[in-house]
Amino acid sequence: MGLSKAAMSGIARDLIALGVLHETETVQGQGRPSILLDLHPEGAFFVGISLLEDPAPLVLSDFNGNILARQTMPLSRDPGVIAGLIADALPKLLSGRKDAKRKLYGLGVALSGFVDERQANCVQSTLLGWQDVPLAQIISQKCGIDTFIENDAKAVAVSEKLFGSARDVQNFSVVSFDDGIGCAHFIGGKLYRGNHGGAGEIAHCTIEPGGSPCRCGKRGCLDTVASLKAIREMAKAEGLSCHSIEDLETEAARGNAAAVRVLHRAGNALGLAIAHLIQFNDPGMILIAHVEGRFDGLFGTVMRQTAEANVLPRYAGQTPIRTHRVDRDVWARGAASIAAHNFLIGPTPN
Amino acid sequence: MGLSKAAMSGIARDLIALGVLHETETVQGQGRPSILLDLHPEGAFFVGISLLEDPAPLVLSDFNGNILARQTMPLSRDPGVIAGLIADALPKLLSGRKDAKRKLYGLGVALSGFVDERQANCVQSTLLGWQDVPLAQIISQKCGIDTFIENDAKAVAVSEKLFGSARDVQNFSVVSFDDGIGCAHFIGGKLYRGNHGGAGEIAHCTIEPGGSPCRCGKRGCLDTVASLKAIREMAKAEGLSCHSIEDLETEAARGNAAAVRVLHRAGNALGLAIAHLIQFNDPGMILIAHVEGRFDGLFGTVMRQTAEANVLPRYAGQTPIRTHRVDRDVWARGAASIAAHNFLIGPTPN
DNA sequence: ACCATAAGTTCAGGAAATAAACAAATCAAC
DNA sequence: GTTGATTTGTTTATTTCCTGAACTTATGGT
Repeated sequence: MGLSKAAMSGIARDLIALGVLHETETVQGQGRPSILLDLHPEGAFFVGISLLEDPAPLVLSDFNGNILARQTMPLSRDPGVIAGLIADALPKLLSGRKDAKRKLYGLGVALSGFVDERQANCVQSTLLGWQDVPLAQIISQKCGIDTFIENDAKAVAVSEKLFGSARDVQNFSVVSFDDGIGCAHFIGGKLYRGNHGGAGEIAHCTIEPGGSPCRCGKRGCLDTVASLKAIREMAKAEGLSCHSIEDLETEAARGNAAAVRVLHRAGNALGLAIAHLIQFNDPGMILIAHVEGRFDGLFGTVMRQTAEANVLPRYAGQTPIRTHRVDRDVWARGAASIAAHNFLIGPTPN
Repeated sequence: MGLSKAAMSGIARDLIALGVLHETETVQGQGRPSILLDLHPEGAFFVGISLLEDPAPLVLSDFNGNILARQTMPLSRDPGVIAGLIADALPKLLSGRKDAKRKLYGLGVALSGFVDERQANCVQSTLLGWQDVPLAQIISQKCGIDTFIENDAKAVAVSEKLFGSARDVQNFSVVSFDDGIGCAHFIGGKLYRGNHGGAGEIAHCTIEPGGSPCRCGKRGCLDTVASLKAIREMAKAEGLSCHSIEDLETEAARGNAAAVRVLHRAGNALGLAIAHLIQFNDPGMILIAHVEGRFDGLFGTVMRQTAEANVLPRYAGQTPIRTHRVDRDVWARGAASIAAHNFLIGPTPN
């Protein structure tokens, strides 16, 4: 942070007194051992909500990203109704934790769509049918808590940066692999949202020119070949009875040519998109977060091979591609981390 | 900058006294008019050198990016020889400008290859046959001037941000279109170099899977289809006698099917790469800097159409794609701006 | 037991930002 | 014209906060 030893000493003392930091382990070396500091788990609490599924999950998260409680509420497309449902669900979520109630410093919402850079307004969401909805304001007025909203993939990226495996990586991209494909970039240690909030929308990059029509209006989007939904549909079109990647992998291992074809085509598309990501942005890590599916079979192998084969040979293998199976709570946890990030760092300047 | 009126007042006064800033025009409005400040052209001078051609151009630039003098020197692959040649060329370049000699605050070098984040070492350059060459140190020792080196496209991007049409754009990408294709990103107002210095290397993204072999070892790289060199070679392969884009455009306008084919293929490839750039990074502007060629004919039209057709329809037309014909001095001017940037902003922290 | 090494604290001195009052320059309205 | 509103830009006392240097603490090595 460019501060002297003395300044850090004072700031750390204050933050420990505030209950935000606490001393963890000591590290031995030459000389007096260092005492490591970390966020105090009970220093602050946040609520995260995912509007990606029905019923919508709500989680209570501590300052280390641990989930302390979990609730669900029905999904609605009406912002006012959503705010009311959240307000109703909060007491149950916080019940029995009076410190959490007192130190509840923020609320985050993850949704599919575009969000403005103030993380306050939903500019557009096809899934929710929204256009310029000031969701953060509506919720914070109803619930009396600082509220921030964010795109699903970007929320997961922030979560990985704050609490996950990307803590020490300055530049990385998260690919969220589910029914649809999302992506978000961290650049220079900060979330990069793009000039219109569209950075990372790799789902609709053209990966098979002239390929299958996409719901976006174009053809050959990555989403039409590599998403879970696309894989299911390709399997169906091939006349296969199985739907999930797991089943397809089993079939492929048995030598079913149609299953091999589907997994190859999907893995190839995703691998090419990741290769482009590496060539364009040279991230320090690519993290694929998937709720379902497997990346240790043919699909994953083809994906990795294609990714390696389509970057400058000099760079092949230089960018770690990690796959990370996550539970259904990623989105809600990601949402909570958006609130935590705003509490920690504050709103972005400019 | 997050500073109070009073603080700005004092800082501005000091900088004007130092000769770095000066008052330019006054702007009328309600109340007392504002006095705009700008860098004083004669507040600082920089030298820029391009190692991209033989003979290598050297320019003397003022603090507004204007070129005051120009020299050339033979190109060498030996860092020590280069340092010596620069030291020899400097007196001529500065002759007759004693203020420039006194206020020469930096020297920049543009080259084709990878540079580390301290802008001091050339990690690798195929063109120059280098591997981990501490060029900045070698030159600064010989010449006694603070020296910084940078990749060619990244240098042009910094130049556009400091002095060109991207002054007020926080997020943009520059595509340098020449014998080869280069690219660099500004993100959040800062040059983003990537984790290995490879951000923006779009030349070797696979744009025609299974296409022509590339000197990098892969196939179907953008460089094999859309660069000036590739266009010349495709024209030759089509049996056309003309080489330049200008001639091909003339032929295409006359109805020459082969010329149309070549321009279509190249424009399509560049357009698709730009579409990917928009989908992945959502920049506020894309600036194509070209020394030769034309973008107002078939080639440019196909490029723009393909770019528009391959981004999310919602975003089509939202990202300005500007083409900008530049003279041969861009690289040297860009190099000078790297030195200016380091004088203005200082080295990147972290 | 002693020294070297590094972590962490204390405190005086100083650099730099702020707030608030003030001065200056224009426009709009009467 | 004159007056008042409005906004820019400056001044100065005050406050905040950082640094440097000396000091204390805790460990490993010899």
